[in-house]
Amino acid sequence: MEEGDLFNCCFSEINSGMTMNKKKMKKKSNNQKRFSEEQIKSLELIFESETRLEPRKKVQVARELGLQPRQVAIWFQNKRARWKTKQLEKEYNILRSNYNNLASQFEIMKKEKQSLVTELQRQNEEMQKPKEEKHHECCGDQGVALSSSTESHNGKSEPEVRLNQGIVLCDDGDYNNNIKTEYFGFEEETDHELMNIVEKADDSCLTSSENWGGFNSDSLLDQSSSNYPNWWEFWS
DNA sequence: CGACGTTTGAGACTTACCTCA
DNA sequence: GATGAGGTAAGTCTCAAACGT
Repeated sequence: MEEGDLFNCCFSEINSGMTMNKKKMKKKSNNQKRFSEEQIKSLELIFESETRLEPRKKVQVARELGLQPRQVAIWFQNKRARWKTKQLEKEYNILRSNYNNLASQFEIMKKEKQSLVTELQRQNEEMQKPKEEKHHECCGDQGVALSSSTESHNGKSEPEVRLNQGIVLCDDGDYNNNIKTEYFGFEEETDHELMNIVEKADDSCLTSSENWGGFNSDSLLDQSSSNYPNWWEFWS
């Protein structure tokens, strides 16, 4: 019989003595509390294939390792509990790295979106220019030099508006459209449609970083405003 | 290098709950 | 349906070993 076995015999006797004072029992068991390497190795091996033991198997394992069935049962209980904790830790780490990846992707997309919005606004302003010019034509705004009616190229008398930029607009719908078509490559209706799109986009969440995606991303990702440097630390 | 305090890992226990005969 | 035995998960206690000072 090996040293460990000898211990286990004594230990088992001590443990099985339910009437024995708890403190006394623990004090006696201090001599060699831990299972031998061999015993642990065998238990680990069994645990790998089955995390629960049938009562019969438990008795068999206990006999083979020179332990009490109760010791084997407790070992498996503890093993399951601690294994579960480790698994949770692993899952938590996976989730955390996934979250980090998503957060960085989100930041990239946010920047991309911002540059797109800026570009959209720039384009929008470009679009507004001809409109403003049209407005000047109607209202005789400052900076617009009005000349008297002139003979047009087709001989008709037309009101002529000479802009500071040197672009000449006439109060002739067709002519106006022609100019627009010439300068911008689309007709009034197309123009209107595009402006609608731009205006809609301007009103929508696209221009508001707070509303983008229907939720306030900043509140989720702006960790500086939180009491916890990282949200997951809430659980730690 | 030994003494001492702290941390960690593991065996055992307690309690509450569930299943089954 | 009530009951007791047996099992489990979760939480806790305890202590040896490892580690840092």
